[in-house]
Amino acid sequence: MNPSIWSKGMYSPSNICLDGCTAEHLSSFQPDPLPPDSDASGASVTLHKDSEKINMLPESAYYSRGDAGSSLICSNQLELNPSRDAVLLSTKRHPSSSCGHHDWNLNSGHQAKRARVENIIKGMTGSPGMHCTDVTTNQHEVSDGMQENERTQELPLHQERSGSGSMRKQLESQHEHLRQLRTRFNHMDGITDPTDSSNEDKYPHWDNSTETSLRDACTDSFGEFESSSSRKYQGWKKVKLMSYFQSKPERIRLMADVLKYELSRAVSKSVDSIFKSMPLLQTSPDDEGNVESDSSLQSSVCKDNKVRLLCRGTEEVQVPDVQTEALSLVVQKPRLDRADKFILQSRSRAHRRPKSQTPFGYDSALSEEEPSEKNTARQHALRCLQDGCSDVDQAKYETFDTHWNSVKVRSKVNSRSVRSPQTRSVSVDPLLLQSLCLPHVKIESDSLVKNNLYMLNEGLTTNHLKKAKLMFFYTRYPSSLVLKMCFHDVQFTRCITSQLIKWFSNFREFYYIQMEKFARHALIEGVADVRGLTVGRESELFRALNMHYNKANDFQVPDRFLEVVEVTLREFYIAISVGKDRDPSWKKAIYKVICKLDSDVPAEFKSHHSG
DNA sequence: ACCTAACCTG
DNA sequence: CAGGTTAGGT
Repeated sequence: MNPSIWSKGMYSPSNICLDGCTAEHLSSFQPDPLPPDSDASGASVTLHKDSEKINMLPESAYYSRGDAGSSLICSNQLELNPSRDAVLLSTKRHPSSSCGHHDWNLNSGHQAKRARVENIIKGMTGSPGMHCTDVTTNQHEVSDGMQENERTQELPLHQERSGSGSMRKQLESQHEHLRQLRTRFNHMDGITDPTDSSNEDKYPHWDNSTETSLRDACTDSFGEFESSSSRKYQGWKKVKLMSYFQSKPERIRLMADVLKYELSRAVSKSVDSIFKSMPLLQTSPDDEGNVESDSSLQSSVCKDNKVRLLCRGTEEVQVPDVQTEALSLVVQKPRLDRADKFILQSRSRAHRRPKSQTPFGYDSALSEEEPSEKNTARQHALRCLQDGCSDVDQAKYETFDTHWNSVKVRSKVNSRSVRSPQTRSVSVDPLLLQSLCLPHVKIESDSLVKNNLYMLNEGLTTNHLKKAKLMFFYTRYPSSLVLKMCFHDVQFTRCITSQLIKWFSNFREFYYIQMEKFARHALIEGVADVRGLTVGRESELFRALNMHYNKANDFQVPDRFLEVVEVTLREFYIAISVGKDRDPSWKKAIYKVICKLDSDVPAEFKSHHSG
């Protein structure tokens, strides 16, 4: 063959397809260029585009979802409307709307207060089933008629159950906080937007600052938010939102910042108090009375998808001076990590056994440690970062360098046999686990089991993998009998068998991909005759294969393999040249040919020699 | 139903 | 290389 054909750099993956795909094809898929936007500054442009986008959406997109957004609206409106707006609500609310809580006795101030706080929580958590506006207005009717000192005595439903005095204090301070919030917004929002008046007749007044806050907090979930309300209300809200933002961006921003800050604190405290009143939801004892308790609680709250809207929105707040508070709602890593770390440490220690303990006699015979791995120290460092090795472990690294070379595995190939007597960090019977043959990926929720299975589920090591790769030089389609003979040192379970079969399947996959690639290149390079296609040890094709199956290059590849490769390459070349590759299953015929070219695996692979 | 190979994806 | 999926064979 012409060696230049296989020289590096001549081929690139999928170039055939790309050759047929001209620049015209590609350009036809490019999006239309954006029109030159001379007015590219400021929020007005953004808002304009947003409004366009919103208006372009089909109406079904708005209203097909559930009620999460509406309850959110309720709660915010409920809590944050200045009393001025509440007065409007009390006189001009929708007469026909209804909310699912018919049996609330609104004449009872106490129950109304309870409902109010409960509604806050429900609104924050976006719980479905809250159909909205009227409840909020009714509650405003009641609550805004109260004196401020009465507000401080409010007790939510969950708090009443617990009957704790400290919680009562918490809640009192919380409501005091909210009261201050109202006061501040009354002060800031002294000017009424003229666009409001036209809509107030028809719809309950939606406080601008509330809407601002919602917009910032819910941008990510805007579609959800949008889809939740009634049509008319929705249309009104959109118009109002847009006009407001276009008119007073600076003030909006300022108010939004303050509102985000206050809202974060209020929500944080509210959720905190609720969760503290429910013992089952409390985190571990070391969190109690701790500064972390807030974040832990928020974490558990945010994990609940009911409040994802809230959590996400808070994450996106980008106001430096209030970031500290906003972060209290950011999802934190679950404490599961700690358990993982512990187990991984155990696993690391378990690996460090004397080299003489290497479980399989094969190891020392066919697999010297790969000399190409000069950067094992760095890899180890990286691994330790992941697995949680201690500094002492790092210091001892050199001692175990050799061993690490044999056990460090990129994925889930196990470093030890399940029958190894050195198993120390095992809290579950390895044989039991093996007999269960559980796919470890299926039980990721249990980190303990998962990590143990990582160690134990299969008795195949990297050295077995190396051996299998070398076997591939002889047999591409090994029978299960051959596999059992060659891997007699592992206990053959269904898992082991499948694993080995999968290995060879992957080997074949790589093999045939290379064949197709080089065959296509030969065609491109104008190789006119299959007789021009030969494969020698210097050819790029062989190098690629050898690099894959015999990376250490410490194994003399049999000539027979070169012949098989050559046959395979020619098969691909012919098939492609006559256009068989248009058939989806055109490779099957080739597979059929190649599977007959398997050789016997040498006895060295089958015997249990130890060197 | 079970196994296996091929294919696709990460 | 592993996981998942699909198709085909028994």
